[in-house]
Amino acid sequence: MLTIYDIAKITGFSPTTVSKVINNYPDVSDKTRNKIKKALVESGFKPNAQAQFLSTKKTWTIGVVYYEGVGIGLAHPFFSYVIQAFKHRVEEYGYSLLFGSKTDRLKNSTFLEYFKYSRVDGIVIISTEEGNKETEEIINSDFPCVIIDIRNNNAATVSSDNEKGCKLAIDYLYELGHRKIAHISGGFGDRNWSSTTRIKCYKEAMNNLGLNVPNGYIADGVNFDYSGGYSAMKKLLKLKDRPTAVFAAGDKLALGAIAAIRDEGMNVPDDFSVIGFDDIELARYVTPGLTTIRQNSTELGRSAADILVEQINQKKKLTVNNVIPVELVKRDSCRKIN
Amino acid sequence: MLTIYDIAKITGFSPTTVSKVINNYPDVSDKTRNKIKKALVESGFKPNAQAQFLSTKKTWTIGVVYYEGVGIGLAHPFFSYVIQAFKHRVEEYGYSLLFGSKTDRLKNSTFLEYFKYSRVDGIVIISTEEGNKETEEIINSDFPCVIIDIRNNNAATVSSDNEKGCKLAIDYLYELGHRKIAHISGGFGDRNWSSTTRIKCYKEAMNNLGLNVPNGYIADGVNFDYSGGYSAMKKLLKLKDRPTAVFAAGDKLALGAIAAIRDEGMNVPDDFSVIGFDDIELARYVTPGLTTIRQNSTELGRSAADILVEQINQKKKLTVNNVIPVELVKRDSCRKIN
DNA sequence: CTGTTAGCGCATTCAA
DNA sequence: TTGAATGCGCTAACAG
Repeated sequence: MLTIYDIAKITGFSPTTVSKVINNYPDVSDKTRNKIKKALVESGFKPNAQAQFLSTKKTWTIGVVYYEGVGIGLAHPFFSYVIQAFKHRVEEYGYSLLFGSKTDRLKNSTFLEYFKYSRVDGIVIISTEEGNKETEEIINSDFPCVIIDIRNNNAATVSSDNEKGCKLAIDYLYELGHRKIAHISGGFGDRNWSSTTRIKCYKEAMNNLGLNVPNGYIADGVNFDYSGGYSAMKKLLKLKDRPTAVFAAGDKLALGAIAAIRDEGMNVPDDFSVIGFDDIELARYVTPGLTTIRQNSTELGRSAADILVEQINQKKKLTVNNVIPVELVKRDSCRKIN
Repeated sequence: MLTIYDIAKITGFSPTTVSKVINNYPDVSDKTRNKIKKALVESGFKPNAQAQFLSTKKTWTIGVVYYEGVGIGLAHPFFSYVIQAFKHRVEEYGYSLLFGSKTDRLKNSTFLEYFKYSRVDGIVIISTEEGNKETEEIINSDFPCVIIDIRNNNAATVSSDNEKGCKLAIDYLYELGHRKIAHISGGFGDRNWSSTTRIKCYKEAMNNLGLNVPNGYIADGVNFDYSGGYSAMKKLLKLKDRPTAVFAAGDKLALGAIAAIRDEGMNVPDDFSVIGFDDIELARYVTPGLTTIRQNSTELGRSAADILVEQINQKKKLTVNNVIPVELVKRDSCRKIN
């Protein structure tokens, strides 16, 4: 591979001048600049990013943290859209994405260690448990960072307006005449912020309408997953005072719940109304079309990117909690009763 | 951040010796080794990856190429699983994933240029069009690379046994009594290998059974997408000699097709049998459960990782075309007729 | 406007 | 068994 020394030799100028041309310094004559630029293009020269970093301390790289253990992986039907939007936005700023790894080679047990090694300019965390040690470690480090899908007083975060979303869902079911409304939660015990928040807001929304939440009306959907929704719904179906409607904390949960209802020989929306959360791509392609609360994945990603880059540029960590609006998307999985 | 010079000062040894300890060189006394190791751990020292590279020429980084323009993005419900498996496998070897970017900052118009800049050790390409210029450029470069979901005589590739998959699908429908079997293709004109291969194998399988393929029986599903399947099915429904079964080149296509059938007031599998390809996660959670040809995403990813790392280690490009078995998964979207 | 010099942090000779 | 010297490719301070 060519170096700036090679270009210097070819053009007869010094490596410094070549470097200046590459980095658009003003103090180079047009004549020289053009000559060097020409050589640069003709030779297909690419600067060496690692060597650049050694001088500039900037890798133009953002580290990405997924906690796959809790089902939030690359393949997540909702967060993958968020990270895609995030990627596009940071690319506009000139950054690329590096995925955090724990490898034997580095004997690194945490993401932070990996990012220290690879010297990323900033870190984005996709959905974390509250109080997660790795997350705390990153928040307390010098790395600029942003966390998606949680709120935290000591960090920059971006999350959906869960409060509003839950209220929209419950109020809508109420409008349709439902009074017995159950909730399938995202699970993870009390560690998952989205899950606990939606449970809390579900209760509040019920309360505001004067509805009570009988025992067993909050069913644990485990990993925000199809199978979690499936088994949670099975439990709800065993209740002697069955609900007429179910508000699921995620679309996968809702789809799992619908599968469970179907397996019991019943039908949505005739026997149960089901409403989800997220609006994943296929929500509109299933039968029945899934009524849900749409989270704006694009805006979540973009906003996270903006906050992160702002911190990098300002060289200081910010503590803002951006909240992104949600909306109710009516399809066919809920119906009017009575 | 600490450097090996700092560790040298702390322990009283030279930077060289510290480096030797870090890299497990044998010619260091146990006493010295232990002292330095202790200091390393206590100080939380992490070597600087960029500086390391400058000496070793190895970044321990794999570049990832997605062609988002053709709908194969981070958020793809099938390939995201493949890349996840790939990631896990390369991590076992000590590598991390860097996503290829085209940024204004680098004025780079191709992925190859970006990877030259960032000096990745190898490149993985997720599903490419045949003859794609960027792909060709990478194949012809010095970078070890592997391409998923295509076959090519000049490169290392990993793909599913599409031939077998199509045959399984058509034979199964035949067994169920279907004779009028249509195909919804993946689209992309003639540039997408999976799409064209499945069209070809669909025809062959039909031929082998003595079935003919009437005009209009191959409908273009555009981007392997829900909406493509939806509109393709709409066209099939307008045929005067309607098929009784549809073999879709992808699960998203199949789900889109089912939605179209439903929108016309009809039903799967009563009015049409539909079989997909991929076995994406939710295939089993939709109504009806989608019968499909399962591609082994884990094995695709693992195999790709293995071939790529082998090329890196051997320092030479290989040209192998690994083919991963597929299987028929029977659910409820197909039924016996007559 | 151009070039000389030094240094970023590490691994690798090669002496000692 | 240890360490001094050198180079990887680049940018930045400074001098001319």
